[in-house]
Amino acid sequence: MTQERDTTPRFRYSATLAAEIESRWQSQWEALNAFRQPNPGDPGFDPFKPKFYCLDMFPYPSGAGLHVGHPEGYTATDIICRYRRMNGFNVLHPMGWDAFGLPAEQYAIQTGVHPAKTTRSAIDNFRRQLRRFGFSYDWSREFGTIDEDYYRWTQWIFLRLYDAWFDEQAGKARPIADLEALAARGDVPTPAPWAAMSADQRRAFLDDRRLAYQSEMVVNWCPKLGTVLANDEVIDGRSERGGHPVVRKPLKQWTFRITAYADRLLKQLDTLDWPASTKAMQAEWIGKSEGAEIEFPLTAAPKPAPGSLRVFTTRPDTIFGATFMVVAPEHPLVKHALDAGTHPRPDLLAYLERTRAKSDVERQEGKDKTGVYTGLDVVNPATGRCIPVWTADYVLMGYGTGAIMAVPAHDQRDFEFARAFNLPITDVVYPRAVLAMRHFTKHAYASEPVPRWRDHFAEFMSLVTAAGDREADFDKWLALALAAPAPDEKGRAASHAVWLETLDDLRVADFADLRRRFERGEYFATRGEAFDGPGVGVNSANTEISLDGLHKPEALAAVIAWLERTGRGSRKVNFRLRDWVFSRQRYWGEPFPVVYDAAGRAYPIMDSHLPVRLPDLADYAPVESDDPQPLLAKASAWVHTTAGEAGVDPARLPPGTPVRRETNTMPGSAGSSWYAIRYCDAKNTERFVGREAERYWMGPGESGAGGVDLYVGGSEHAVGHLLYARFWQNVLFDLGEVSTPEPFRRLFHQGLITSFAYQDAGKHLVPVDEVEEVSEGTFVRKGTGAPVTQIVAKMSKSLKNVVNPDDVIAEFGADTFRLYEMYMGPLEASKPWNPRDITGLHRFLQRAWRLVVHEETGTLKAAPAPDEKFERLLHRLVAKVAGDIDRLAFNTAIAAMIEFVNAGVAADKGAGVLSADQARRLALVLSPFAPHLAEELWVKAGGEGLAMRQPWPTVDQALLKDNEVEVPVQVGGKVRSRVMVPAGADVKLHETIALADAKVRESLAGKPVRKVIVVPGRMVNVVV
RNA sequence: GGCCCCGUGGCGGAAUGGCAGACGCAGCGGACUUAAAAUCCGCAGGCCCGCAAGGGCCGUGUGAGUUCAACUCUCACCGGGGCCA
Repeated sequence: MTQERDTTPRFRYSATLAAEIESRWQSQWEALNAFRQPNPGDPGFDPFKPKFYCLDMFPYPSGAGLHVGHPEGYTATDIICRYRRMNGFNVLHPMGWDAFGLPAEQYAIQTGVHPAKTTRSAIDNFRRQLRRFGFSYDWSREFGTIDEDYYRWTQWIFLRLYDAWFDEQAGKARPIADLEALAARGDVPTPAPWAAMSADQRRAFLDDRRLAYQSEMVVNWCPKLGTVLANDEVIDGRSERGGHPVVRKPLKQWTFRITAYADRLLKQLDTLDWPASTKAMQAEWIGKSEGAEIEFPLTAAPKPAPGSLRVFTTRPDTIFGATFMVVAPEHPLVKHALDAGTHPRPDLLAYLERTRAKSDVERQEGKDKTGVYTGLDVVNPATGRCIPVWTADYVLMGYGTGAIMAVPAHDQRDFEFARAFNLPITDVVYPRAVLAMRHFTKHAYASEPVPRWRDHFAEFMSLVTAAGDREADFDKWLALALAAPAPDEKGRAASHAVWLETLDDLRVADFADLRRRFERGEYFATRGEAFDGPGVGVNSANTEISLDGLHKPEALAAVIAWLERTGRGSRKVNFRLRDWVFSRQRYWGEPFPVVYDAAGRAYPIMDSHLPVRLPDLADYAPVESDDPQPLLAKASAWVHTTAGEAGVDPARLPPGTPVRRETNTMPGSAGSSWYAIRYCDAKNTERFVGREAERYWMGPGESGAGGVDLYVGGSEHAVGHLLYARFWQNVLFDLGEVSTPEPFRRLFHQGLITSFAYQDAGKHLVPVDEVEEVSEGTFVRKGTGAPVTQIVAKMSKSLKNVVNPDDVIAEFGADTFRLYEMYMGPLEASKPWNPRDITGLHRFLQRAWRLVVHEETGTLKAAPAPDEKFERLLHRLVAKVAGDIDRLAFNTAIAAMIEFVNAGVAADKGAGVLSADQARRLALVLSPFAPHLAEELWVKAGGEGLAMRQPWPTVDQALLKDNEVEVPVQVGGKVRSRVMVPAGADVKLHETIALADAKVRESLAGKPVRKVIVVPGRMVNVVV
């Protein structure tokens, strides 16, 4: 380093020079407001350009600063945006901060520093780092979710949801006032005539239908930590941190009726240009299932309980096989059973106690089936039999009705439960092969079976399974099988043997045993496994209905028709999606714009009094308590106020009325659910977004549909954020506040940047700084010399394999960093960070620089006239890079640039090979990728203005083609020669030239040519 | 267990069904240097034949299939990852 000055040319592109160039251009861009994108109506706005809204998922500004994963997606979108600007688009490319969140609050608890202070300094650091990359964000639109100007509107949107209900008939949200009017007119059913209802009854009616409503939800409350924990923070009934006991307690929480939108959120997925895997995940999460709700009458209903047990099932066609019922431990019927029991039920009580400590996840995972008989029975309406009601924790209250009809023969979990508690298992559906077996046992022998029954059986099964789909032919095959000679004389021995093995697997003792299994409907019980596939109904008939012989679709239709006809049940669509619990018992989130009167009635704050600001706290330590208490409850002066002070509409409550503020806060997903909308008009003080700006930026883009044109971020948000944001957007669309129902038209997930890590022989991870490479691909632990293996893992502090972008930029410059991340591989792939590779991209920029600039003088090195060969190469490069950017293939675009520059450098005798004009166009091609270097080259080559503002170079199609192309010639599928063919030659000419080639003739060695396949310009294949 | 994605040199990766391994890293050889670093030029999938020029065979996780032609399409299996159970 110290002698560098002596030997290195003064103007070599080094980290030092890159730093100088980069900071100079960053200042220029800032001074010229180069990234500013005016809105419609603003001075400088060009209404004749098409729009392109390109959004990055905004980051949570952590104290640790930017991670190398962040700039991956950000560089990709920056390239696209810069490229689009050069192609004449108005480009909206904003950045901001997802700034409410737990880490700042945790830090506040430990240190007493206000989370706002911590967060602001983290934001400043993030902004500094992002600017250092040269990303072309329109910083005039920047905001954080913690900004009063922003969360004021987050609260406003909450109030819109509070003020709305979902009209099933119209399939959309409407103002709650409409519902009130309908109810008053008697146009919607109400529990009593509206006029006869009290104010509180009316309020309850409306509150129950709002999109934002209060519900009692069971939470994991840790009294010692004074906080509510997420399911994954609870392990074996204790807190993950500290191991304190956790109890499950009901807590009143604000909840969004996202379930009302389940069907729309599912259907509209079809209209989105999203990765198929993400759509699949959302569809699965929404979990639409069609089936029926069925009432099972209780034989003796304990008094306050209803007279029947309602279940939801997707397989009503198996109702004849329902041999018992299972209800969730939280099901109201369990309580009734306890109250009504004549005997004390310590077993039941103990079971409920044990279940309470378990999370839903643990309950579902439980390998051993547990459960208790409730003492109650119901009648199966199909069979008329009395069947017992059990309670077991594998049934969850949150799904369906919290109760199931157990069909052990056709559901594996029910099967295992039946096995564990010795409950009956009855077959009601057979697939074709089993149906054939049953046919054999019924019809093979009139009296006694013959000794050769096993061979007959195997022969019959072979014939049936080899034949088509018709059960009607069973008799024919049976006759054939019984008449068949000994099977070893025939050619069917293989499949015959399989069926003999099947009999052994089933442990069938003799023919009578097999027949008995089918007579009793115990085939699956004895096979040891449930069958949940489609098949044909059996053992499913009563005096009113028969499903026997029906295939699944017909059986479903028939049984539902029967249930509806007899009033025993009805068709029902069920969703797995749950309503969205929106309350958090934290400090660092948006306060709810809601207060309560002494009776606990909720009142919204008027829009004019927003935002409701967070109070300061003396300290942020949670309070130990057995009662779930949000942290905000500590601010008692803030909590206790008056209706007038808080901003409740005086028409609803007199201003002097004492009220209590809501002490829960909103979750992190509140702010991120609508930030894409706010960027359109981030500084609007009148409205959450200006209508014209919203219509322009969120309006139809290239795809013809509305929404963000390209949204890039990690796939970890596949269901959470991406589903919530869609829900808010749909509601706002229904209420006429925005112009499009979907926020993100096209979505792309960048891959994870991983890092190499090392494992010792015992598979324990070894920190990176304790490993050295002794020879190529061989790694050992420093000091001990013990061999370790290289693996790929997530970057983490504990592995000491985290890379700080600041360090990389200091060593190579931002342009090199950008190129490296884009060159690592396909954007969507997860790929390991390999510091060794960075130098390759730095060397590329060095060569690009040297191709245009004298390293000794720093002045332009240009050929006096353009070289025709390089003109062609340049046109090809421009076309290739444009195509690759369009398909987000930045790695191959960069490879093409490297090839061009390598060719140029190789041809350079020191005086330059590109003309000034060619050098300028090279700078423009580079500019989306390495914008700082590109600006510098542009100016050196005599360009005026900013490179980033120039139009993308045009491509002359004629220059993309050569006069002659080399075409490989295959003989028998193997490449034997290459021939030169004039461009645009036809098939015949290809063939003639190929067959005339000496090497081809030699390979043919006189063999006759059967056929010649020609792909013009690509390939000739001579078939022999 | 179900569904989805991925397996290509020592490494990251490239290849509308049409020349597998572009491009980069590491490696090897050379230039420059007192020397090294940096930089530059060249070689480079494996095996075999040949002093060489050159040539042959094998090769995209494994096995089958479709095709004149398969990294690419189909099926089965093995291995890795993700989501849901």
